[in-house]
Amino acid sequence: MVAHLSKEERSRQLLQAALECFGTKGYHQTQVSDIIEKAEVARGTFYLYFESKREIFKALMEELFEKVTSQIQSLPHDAVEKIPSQLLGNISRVTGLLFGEPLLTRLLVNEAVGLDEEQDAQLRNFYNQILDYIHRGLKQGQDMGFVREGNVQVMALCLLGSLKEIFYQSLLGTEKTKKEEVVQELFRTVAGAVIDPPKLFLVENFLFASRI
Amino acid sequence: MVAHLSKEERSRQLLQAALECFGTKGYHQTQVSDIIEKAEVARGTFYLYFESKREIFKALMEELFEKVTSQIQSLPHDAVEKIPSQLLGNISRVTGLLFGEPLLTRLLVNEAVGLDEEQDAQLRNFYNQILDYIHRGLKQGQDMGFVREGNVQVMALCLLGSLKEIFYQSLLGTEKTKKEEVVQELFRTVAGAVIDPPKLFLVENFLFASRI
Amino acid sequence: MVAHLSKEERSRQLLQAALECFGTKGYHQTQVSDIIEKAEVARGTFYLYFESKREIFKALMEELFEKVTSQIQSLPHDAVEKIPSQLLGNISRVTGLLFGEPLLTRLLVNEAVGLDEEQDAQLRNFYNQILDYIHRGLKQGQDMGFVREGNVQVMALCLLGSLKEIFYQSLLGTEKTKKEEVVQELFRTVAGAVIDPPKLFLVENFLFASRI
Amino acid sequence: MVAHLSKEERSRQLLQAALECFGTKGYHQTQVSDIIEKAEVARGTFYLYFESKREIFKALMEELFEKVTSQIQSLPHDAVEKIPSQLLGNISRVTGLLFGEPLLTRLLVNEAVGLDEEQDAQLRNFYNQILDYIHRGLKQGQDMGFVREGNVQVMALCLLGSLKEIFYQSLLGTEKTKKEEVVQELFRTVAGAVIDPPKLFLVENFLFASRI
DNA sequence: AATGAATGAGGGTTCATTCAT
DNA sequence: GATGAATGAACCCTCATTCAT
Repeated sequence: MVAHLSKEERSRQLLQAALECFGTKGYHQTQVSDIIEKAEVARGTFYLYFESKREIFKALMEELFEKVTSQIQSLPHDAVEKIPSQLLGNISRVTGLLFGEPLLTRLLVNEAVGLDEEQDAQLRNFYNQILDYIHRGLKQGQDMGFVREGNVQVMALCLLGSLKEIFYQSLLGTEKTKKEEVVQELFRTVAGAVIDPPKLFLVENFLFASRI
Repeated sequence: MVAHLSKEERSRQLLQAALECFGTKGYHQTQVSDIIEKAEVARGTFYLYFESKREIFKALMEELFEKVTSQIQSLPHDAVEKIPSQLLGNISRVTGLLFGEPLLTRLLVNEAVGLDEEQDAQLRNFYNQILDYIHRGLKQGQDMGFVREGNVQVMALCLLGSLKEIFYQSLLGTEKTKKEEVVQELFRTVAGAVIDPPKLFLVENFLFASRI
Repeated sequence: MVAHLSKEERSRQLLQAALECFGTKGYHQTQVSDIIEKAEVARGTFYLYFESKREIFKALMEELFEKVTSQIQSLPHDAVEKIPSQLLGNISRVTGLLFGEPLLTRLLVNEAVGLDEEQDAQLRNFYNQILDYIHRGLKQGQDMGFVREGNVQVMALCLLGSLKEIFYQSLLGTEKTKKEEVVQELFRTVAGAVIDPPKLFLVENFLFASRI
Repeated sequence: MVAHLSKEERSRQLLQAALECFGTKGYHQTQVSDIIEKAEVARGTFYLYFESKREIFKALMEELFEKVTSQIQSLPHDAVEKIPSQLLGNISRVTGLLFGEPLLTRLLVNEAVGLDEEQDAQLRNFYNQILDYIHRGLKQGQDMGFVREGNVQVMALCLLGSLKEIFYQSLLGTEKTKKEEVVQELFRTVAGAVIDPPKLFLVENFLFASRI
């Protein structure tokens, strides 16, 4: 028997336990028994806070989505010169978040996929928001003349895909490269992919200046 | 009851049915019952050909891996000028394959992930082969002086990620863009990301020349 | 939270809530949660007043048994001529009670049955009391010569069964007939069933006289 | 492990086991485990034949309804003189059936009631069919002039109620009276309740003649 | 007297796999 | 080769009851 906790605390405790289980063993390999054992709560208590195993996973995902999107600041509408730093900031923050939470990252790239219709839709929606953000950034860049011509949607997909793959591999442990290096190289690659070649030196200048 | 078939044919029939089920409903949502119903085969027959549900999925994945890797030709070791066409050819063939087999693609990006340890290892291995291929191509390009400097591993990840994302989105049906356009844009983005800027005009020339 | 009530009042409140739940949804479909919600009382409070869900149901049933049996006055031992009015009075009062309390009636005919050994015994006991009352009445009538000959037990069962069915159907809402008509017809049917034919005219006279 | 049976036999076996469990312990006290233990089958086998515990109960009830209604022959439209024997035949057959199957009878009167909405509706429907049969019989009798005047519906309810009560008590074991006696007395009571008094002697004659 | 978070035994259902025919 | 009835471990969820506050 466990001391009575506030609804908030107990919920957190369960979410934390669930995160550890899902993140370590995966959704299907995790049983409700695992979660309640880790949280040291009785079976019934679990269902007092979450309707089902599926539901606690969903809650976890929503929390993650919220965390990620809250790290992203919209690009400035006017000052071209601020865009690179803003972009770098966004990429850096998201990278920092995901590198710092490998379990959540594993959920995102490994477990949230192919679970069921609802989860797939939720995930799609999440990525679409990010795609949209990138898409708008690129469009703006084109208008401002420093993003090269071309199919913005494909560019956006490439950028998102690059990011996802970096995170995926990072959590596989294959890549031990530290965050700073990854962000720098990612930024350069991404810049090369979309920046109008004559303007690329601006990016290089910027990176040089922002180097710590 | 079905007419007696050769081992080979019956196996094909089951694989086909399994592909349709897994590709449509996903691994976990698919029951052995679904597969045998679609294949019009008795329950016991299934286990005559495959040891388990997991095993037929594995067989399917191996087939897919084989198909994809067989489309990739290694880059020429000498002639720099042949590399872009070779690369474009590889990307184009793989894209063609995956665009033509949405079910297999869905398996690859949606179902093969987070299944279990073994599957994750298999998938990791597959992607590592491709990463390796890209990695070597880039390294070669650097030596030959037309790939820009930088962390080749990160570049490779970005390229792979871009490809994966394109396929992922294409199967979501979000992107209706036809294969040719996708390949072209992908190639340009990828080129921009990794080619030494002064050499980029070569790529443009090449794309112009290869346009049908 | 509810203002502090006296033990008596709180108990009543819970019984009332329970009656509404059991009477509407049935015993098994009713959860303790339903009762405490309706009573606007905390979970623990419920168990302060009743030992269990089963116990509050039992209390309700005992109350009902008490109500019903209190409506029944024993037949006069001497004056034959008073018996019909007494009988009609009893039937009329019980009918009035049950028609006026559809929820209790539903409990009696629909939920009290097949619950468990104890409940079945309690119910059997209740009906046996009534059967006994009828049995004695008939016996007396035979002695007095105006109930026909025959197996008094079977007659008694028929009378009880007729009553029960009338109440059962009345609460199903199938029968909209108003109480007075039902009582009259019931009385006549019952009379025909058991009265010595030559004496039947007495009943008719009586009914005619008692008509309002 | 059990020998392979035909679908029909296995289904029968399960129904029989279920009948014994439900009839003895009641619906709620019976677990699926009880049924499969009695039938000596594995858990999964049960669900091969019946979708759920609820469903096998329903099947049992439907079988009972079928059995009962198949015992009832409709009354002759013309020959008045045949009606009593027909009626007595029907009552006798149904009584024989239910006296011979105490478990089914227990299901009918004790368990089928208050289970859930669907079951209640099914039961109501069954009784309505019987009520209808009685109602039509009485109406016909009135037209033919040997059923007394009065509210036919109430009469029908009384008849049905009488029957139900007889069966209910008979299965309680309170009444050890043998079938023949019960039927005779029931018939006489019922006759007295509804037959036009001057015609009653016909019934007595009939009963006398049919006495074995 | 009242609260409501915590408990955990209990029970129904699923579905991959086996095996007698 | 093929069949499909039978298996049973696995697992999720419910809900009456308890108890610390």
